[in-house]
Amino acid sequence: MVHKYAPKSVVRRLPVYLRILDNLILNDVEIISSKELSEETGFSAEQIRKDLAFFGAFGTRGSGYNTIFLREKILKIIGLDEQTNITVIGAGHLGIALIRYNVQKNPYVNVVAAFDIDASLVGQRILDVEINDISKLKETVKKYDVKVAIMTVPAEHAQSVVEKVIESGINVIFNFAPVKLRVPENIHVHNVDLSIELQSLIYYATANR
Amino acid sequence: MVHKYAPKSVVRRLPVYLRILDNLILNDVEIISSKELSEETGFSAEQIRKDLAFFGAFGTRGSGYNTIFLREKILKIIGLDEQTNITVIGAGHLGIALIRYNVQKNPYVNVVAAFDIDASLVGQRILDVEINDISKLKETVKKYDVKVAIMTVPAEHAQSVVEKVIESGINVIFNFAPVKLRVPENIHVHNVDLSIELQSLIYYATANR
DNA sequence: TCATGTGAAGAGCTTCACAGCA
DNA sequence: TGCTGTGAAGCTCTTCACATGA
Repeated sequence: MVHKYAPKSVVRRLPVYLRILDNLILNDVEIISSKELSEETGFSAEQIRKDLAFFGAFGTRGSGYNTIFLREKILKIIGLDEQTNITVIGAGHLGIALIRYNVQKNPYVNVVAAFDIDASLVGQRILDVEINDISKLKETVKKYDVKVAIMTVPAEHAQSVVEKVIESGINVIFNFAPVKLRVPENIHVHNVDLSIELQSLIYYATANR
Repeated sequence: MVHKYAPKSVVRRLPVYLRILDNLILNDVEIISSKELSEETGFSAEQIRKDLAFFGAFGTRGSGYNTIFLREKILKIIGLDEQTNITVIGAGHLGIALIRYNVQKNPYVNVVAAFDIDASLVGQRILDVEINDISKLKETVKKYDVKVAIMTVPAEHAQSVVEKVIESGINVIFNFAPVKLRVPENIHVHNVDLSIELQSLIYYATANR
């Protein structure tokens, strides 16, 4: 287990290629050039070639990339070649939205359960995903080998929840709570703070610059 | 109207400083050093000083930054010194979550209305925010001088919706639909694609590297 | 003395330009 | 010929190291 990751910027773009390849394959397209991928993604063709070349020579000079072959390669690289079990912690509107979206539209993950502390939610189901009490988290993580936790809990509970998540054995966390989580170095936290992103956008809405 | 923006990376961090300053001021803290801000944010102290120094010399050597003064400066820089009117297009679970969060927790924006094409939603209210038919968009944008649209519509409708949004006069868009929107150069689109982000995270969950 | 403000160095990522190969 | 793969150059952002000034 050597920790040499690909550049973050590359990793972020891989699933974009994947989505396009899925569509192309659905439409029986067998070959795609970096130029065409560029048009679909908005990334430059050189960048796409560099991204893919980082992992190996997947294309054919003069023609392009075989869609099915490239898709398989990207799936392997990301680790999506087998379904990944995930869980959603916090079953508010955002949590529900994420459960629904991932169950219905994201074929690569499997939402095994949701968790909340609100007793009135416990026992309810969102599209077959049961909401459990947070005390059951560790048990579920062990049972299903859950790899990723999506946290959509209020800011004031986020630190105590993340500690439970780590204690359960999960080490990749997708956090929507608007706080800086304090976690050990080996835990990978990806923060999305929607109101921060909205506020920074407003910078570009102001006229006088 | 000169288009010379601050570095994107800096703009993204400004609202983070703002949130911490809001908290400090609430607790009657008057002075904060870049070192302390570093501990709160996880950004390096040098980076914080560089970020702030880009816009001027806001600190006092030997002591730090005055919280109230710095907050005012950042508000002015981002353009949050006056409330910004925004709208949410697509009133599914994600749209509702964003309306609720921004109404209740984001003091800097004002959600003037939501829009959807689903007739069964039109007329309903989420915390006083009325859901209207999308045909009323332009009228609302003009009436309230709406600056930002949050789009949480299904992928297949996103391109036609964004065209209506632009037509209405909005030029800053926060897009959650998982597609590349084709827009004129002067339109600022910020994409957040939650399933792409989740998929790229799984790269870091895979053990063998 | 202590923390800011800032040139210079460094790291990371993107674009350029073209060699290499089907 | 046409598109991939890739060193080199360029750009952006971060970190370093220290001069500056309350």
